[in-house]
Amino acid sequence: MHAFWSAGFEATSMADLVVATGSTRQSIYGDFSSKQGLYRACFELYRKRVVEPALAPFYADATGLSAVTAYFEAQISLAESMGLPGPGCLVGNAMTERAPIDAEVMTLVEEHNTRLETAFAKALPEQLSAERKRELAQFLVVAAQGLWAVSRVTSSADALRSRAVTIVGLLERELNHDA
Amino acid sequence: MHAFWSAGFEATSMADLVVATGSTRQSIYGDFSSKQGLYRACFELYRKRVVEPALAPFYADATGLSAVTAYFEAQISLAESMGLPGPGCLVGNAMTERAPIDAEVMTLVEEHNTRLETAFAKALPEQLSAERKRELAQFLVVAAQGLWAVSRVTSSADALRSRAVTIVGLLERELNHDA
DNA sequence: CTTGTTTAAGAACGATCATTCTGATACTAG
DNA sequence: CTAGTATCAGAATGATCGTTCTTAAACAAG
Repeated sequence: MHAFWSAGFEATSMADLVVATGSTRQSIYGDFSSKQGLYRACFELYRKRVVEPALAPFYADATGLSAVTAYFEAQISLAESMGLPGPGCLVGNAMTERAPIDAEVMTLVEEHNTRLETAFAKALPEQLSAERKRELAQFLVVAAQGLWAVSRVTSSADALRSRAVTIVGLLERELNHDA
Repeated sequence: MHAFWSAGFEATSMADLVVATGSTRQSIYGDFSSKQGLYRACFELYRKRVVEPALAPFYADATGLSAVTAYFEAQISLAESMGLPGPGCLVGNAMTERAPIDAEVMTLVEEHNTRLETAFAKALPEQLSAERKRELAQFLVVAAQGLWAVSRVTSSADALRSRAVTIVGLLERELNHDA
C-alpha cells in the first residue's frame, strides 16, 4: 500500500511490490490475480486504515468545525511523519493517475468523495439548508484534495497548516455571517 | 502536449507522441533529446498557451474578484470543451505524477504555483495586509488545484461551476467582513 | 518413512518501452 | 545532372515490465 501510495501505480513494479510485501510473486497472483487487483485491494485498505479513522470523529455527536480542523491536522501530521514532500492521499493520486483509465478505480474514488462529503456535512450547523450544507461540504472535499496535491510539492508542514487554517477560517466566517 | 496532458508522462509512449505530433522519432530526439526533454518542453508550452492567457486578466488594472471568477470559468469551460471527465491541469497532474521523481519538474511546478499565487494576490483588495493577501492567494491556489483534481473524475461542468462559485463566494464574504 | 500438497525462489516468456541505427527517399546547391 | 545533406519510415537493441512456469524445499497426514 505504501509503495502504491508514494509512487503511484505505473511507477511501482511487481518487483517493488514483492520486496515491499515480503511476499512472493506466486502468492500475490494467487491472492489478487493481477497488479490491478492488488492495487484495488490497497485502495480499500487505505480507506479502512487511513480514511476511516480520520473520518470517525465526524460520526460522533455534535462535532462542529473542530472536526474539520482535526481532520486536516491529522492528515497533515501524518504527511509530516511520512516525510515531506510526501505521498499525498492515495485516493487523490488515484484521481489523477488511475481513475481515468480504470473504471473500477473511478467508481471507488467517487464513493470515497461522496463519503468524505457526507462526513464534512455532519460537521456543519444543523440550521443550514441541506443545499447549502452540500455546497460547503463539496467545497471542503475540493479544498482537501487541493491540499493533498500541494503536499506533494511542499516540504514544510506548517505551510500546509497555514493553508488549512485559512480554509477553516473562511468557512467559519461564512457560518458566523449566517448566524 | 495534449497527450501528456490527458494521459500523463508514464502512460504516454513515444509511439503515441510520434502520432500525436505528426513528427518522427528522429526529429523528436534531435530537438528534445529524450522523452523527459519533450515533456518539459510541453510543460513550458502549457504555461505559455494555457496558463498565461488565463492569468493575463490579473495583470490588467484594478481587476478584483471578478478576475478570479473569470479564471475559474475559463478553465472550466476549457475542460468542458475537451470533454469531461477531463485532463485537468497539466501542472496539477505533474504535481502528483512527475514532480516527486523529476527535480526539474518539481522546480517548474513551484514556479508555476508562485506565479499563480502572485496573480491571485493582484485580484485582492489593496487594503488587505500583505500577509493576509498571501494567505488568501495561497488558499486560491489550493482551491484551484483541488478543482482540477476533481475535474478528472467529474462529468458535469456545472458541478465544477457550483464549486467555483462556492469558493469565490467564501472569499467574497471574507472580504466584505473586513471592509 | 512415504505421499501429496502447499510454499518459496527465481528463471523464462512475451510484450512493450525508450532509444538508436539503417537505408532509402527528398531536397538543396552549384 | 550531380553531390551532399536533411528527412523519412521503420527495423534493431537492450532493458524492463507483468505474468507464468519450473524446480526444489517445507510441511502434513497416514
